[in-house]
Amino acid sequence: MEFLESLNEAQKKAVEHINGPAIIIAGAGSGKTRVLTFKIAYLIKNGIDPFNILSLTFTNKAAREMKQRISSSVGEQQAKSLWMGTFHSVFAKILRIEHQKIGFPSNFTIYDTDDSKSLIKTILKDMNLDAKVYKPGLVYNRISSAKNNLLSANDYAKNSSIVAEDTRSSKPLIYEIYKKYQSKLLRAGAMDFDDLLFRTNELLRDDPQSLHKYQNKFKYILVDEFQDTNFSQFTILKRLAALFENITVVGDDAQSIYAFRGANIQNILNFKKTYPDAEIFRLEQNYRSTKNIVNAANSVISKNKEQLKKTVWTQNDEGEKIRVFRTNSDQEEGMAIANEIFRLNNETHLDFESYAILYRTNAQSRALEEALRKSDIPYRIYGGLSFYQRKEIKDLLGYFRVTLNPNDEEAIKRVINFPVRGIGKTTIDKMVLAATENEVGLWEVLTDPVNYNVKLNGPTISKIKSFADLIKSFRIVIEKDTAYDSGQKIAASSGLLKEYYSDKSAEGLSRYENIQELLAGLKEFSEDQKEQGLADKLPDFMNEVALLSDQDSSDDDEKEKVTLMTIHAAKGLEFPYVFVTGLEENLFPSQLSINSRADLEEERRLFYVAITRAEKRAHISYALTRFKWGNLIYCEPSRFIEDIEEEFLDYPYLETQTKKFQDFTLKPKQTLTFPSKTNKPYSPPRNLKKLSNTSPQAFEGSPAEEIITGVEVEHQRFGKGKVLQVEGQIPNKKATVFFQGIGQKQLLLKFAKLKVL
DNA sequence: TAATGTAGAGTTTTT
DNA sequence: CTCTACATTA
Repeated sequence: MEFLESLNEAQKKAVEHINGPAIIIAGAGSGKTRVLTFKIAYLIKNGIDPFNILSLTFTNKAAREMKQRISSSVGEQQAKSLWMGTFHSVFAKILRIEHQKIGFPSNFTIYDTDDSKSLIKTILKDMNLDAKVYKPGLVYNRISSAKNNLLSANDYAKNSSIVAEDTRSSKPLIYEIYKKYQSKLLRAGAMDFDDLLFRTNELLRDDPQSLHKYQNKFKYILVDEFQDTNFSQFTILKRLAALFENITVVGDDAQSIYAFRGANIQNILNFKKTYPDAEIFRLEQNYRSTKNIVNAANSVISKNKEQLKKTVWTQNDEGEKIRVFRTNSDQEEGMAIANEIFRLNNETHLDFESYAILYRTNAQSRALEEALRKSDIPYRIYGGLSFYQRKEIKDLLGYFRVTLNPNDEEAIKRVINFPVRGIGKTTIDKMVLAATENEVGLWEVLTDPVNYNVKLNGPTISKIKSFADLIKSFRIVIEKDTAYDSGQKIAASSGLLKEYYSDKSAEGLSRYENIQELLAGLKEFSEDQKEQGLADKLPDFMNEVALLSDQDSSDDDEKEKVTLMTIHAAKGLEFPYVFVTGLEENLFPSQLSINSRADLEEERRLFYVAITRAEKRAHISYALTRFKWGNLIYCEPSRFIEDIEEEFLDYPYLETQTKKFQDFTLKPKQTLTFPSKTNKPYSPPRNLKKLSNTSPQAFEGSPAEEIITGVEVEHQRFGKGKVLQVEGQIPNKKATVFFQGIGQKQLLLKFAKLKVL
């Protein structure tokens, strides 16, 4: 087939394998995603019904991109019936279909981590346990890891090593919390993320009918990022693939960096043991990076014991050596990088999006940001609080959740008194207690507090009643209206819109905008569904939204900016120039990892991932001192620097290059130093727009009065455009604007910032 | 019930 | 240092 011509031999062989188990070990930058998409296209072109193909990825984004590519190769019609998604989204879908078999409503709520922790707190209170001993986060992790290993609460209580561990840390009651947690979830009609996989396992284990149904449906299974799967996920795969064994997994053991959340590197290391007939394909040619980068990365990873045999190589240029920067402090580290980016930028004229600054912990971003700001280099930080974790978003989704599933206790607690309705903490506590004692859901008590002997005064009872009536009225709304209309109505009638609209602080403003953004997303959803002839009701939206994350939203307005992110967040990405920062003992590798060989190997893989993000040149830096929680601490260079063979390193600012680490107290002058803040070491860039990126006020819109028909305007996301039409009065003035290359947009001027040019 | 003050904790993160 | 969560006060 001619479409395979663009592949190399190894890639081609991997694509052409059809039947039986296979493992594709894909080195960094070896065209893994390409192989996977080609392979699916190849299967389809060989007459395999896309309806019988299941493809699992780690993010929704990856799934969407892959589906798009396949659809352009085999046609949209064919691609449509493919099942492609994350483990969680695919199996949530199946659980909704089979909900009766597992005793859940089809509209079950998916609790996120915050919901789960809050539920655990409630349980702790119930059991009179000290939240300082039984830290909710820790308890959650214990339960989560049990579930990832398919241990039920009873299994947990019976497992001697777990019991021993909990006894040792004097938290013997975790199994009891686990038990209560599960029964509360069941009563709330909710599952946490791990339950989606756990219950799928139960379904496939206990219901032969479902097992056969899905075994026969998914005759071909493909899994991306297999090195990051956990036991629970692999067990699902084994069950589904048991009949045909047409399972292809793709991954790179050297890039397994999620053990801390349950990923089991043994899944990939021992794949051959599970499937002795598995064919092994190795993708070893790197198309991304220079020889120096590839070889330096190889020298790092070779220090790990546990790994699959492979040799990553490249035909690319030799390139430059990895530059090592040593600075006196974390601030100077930032300055050194900002300086280097500025210098490089003058030299190469590349966009700022060609640069990435990576770090081990989010806390490091501050000093780096500061330096970039001082140098007028635009940047964008990834990570931090995600869109769906924002309070205002959770508030609105909370109303949606209660409307769909009145048993969703966490959602009720979130919205019952926000906006304030005079239903206070004590009242809620009383009702929660009554619900627990009577073994009913909170909603039951809420709708009939007197019947459950909750002692409340008259006004409070009527306040509660009007809240319940509000929710009931929403139920009628979502029956009749489209997802978007329902969302609008709920946002308005709940009082949320008004609440955030009347908050004129910068924070309140951005909250209001976020709510509008969610509603805009809802509108987009409604339109898409209509276009595809699919159901367009609020529940359909909610089924998708619980498993979405920020990374799923495309941010096309973020070009021209340097990227700052954790190394974890950078996995799968590539940049021409990469700066890996904070190469210091106890930071990278992290302090918590240095006592265990396995943890240390994971940190080393993380370092490997960091270096292999670079296409043209990688930089690593370390500081001799660093502020940690307000205290100055002295740092030692990371052992990982020594893991790179000397021949691949360059110390542009050190006089002595033969010896790596002198005692820094002896030769402080060899480190990079920078003039004081007032005295910049270079003239500021002239043609750079002054962008202070992260601040919400960065883009100033013109007052609504100035937006009139015919004027040229600029929008932060859509760029330049012309106002075609204006309707309505301030504050509800609406403009129709034509943006070059984008098309017409209708914008409400109270949220869309338009600048008159 | 709402607002204000204080103690304590603070890898990595998608679902 | 900085944010969050809880407790105390008005």
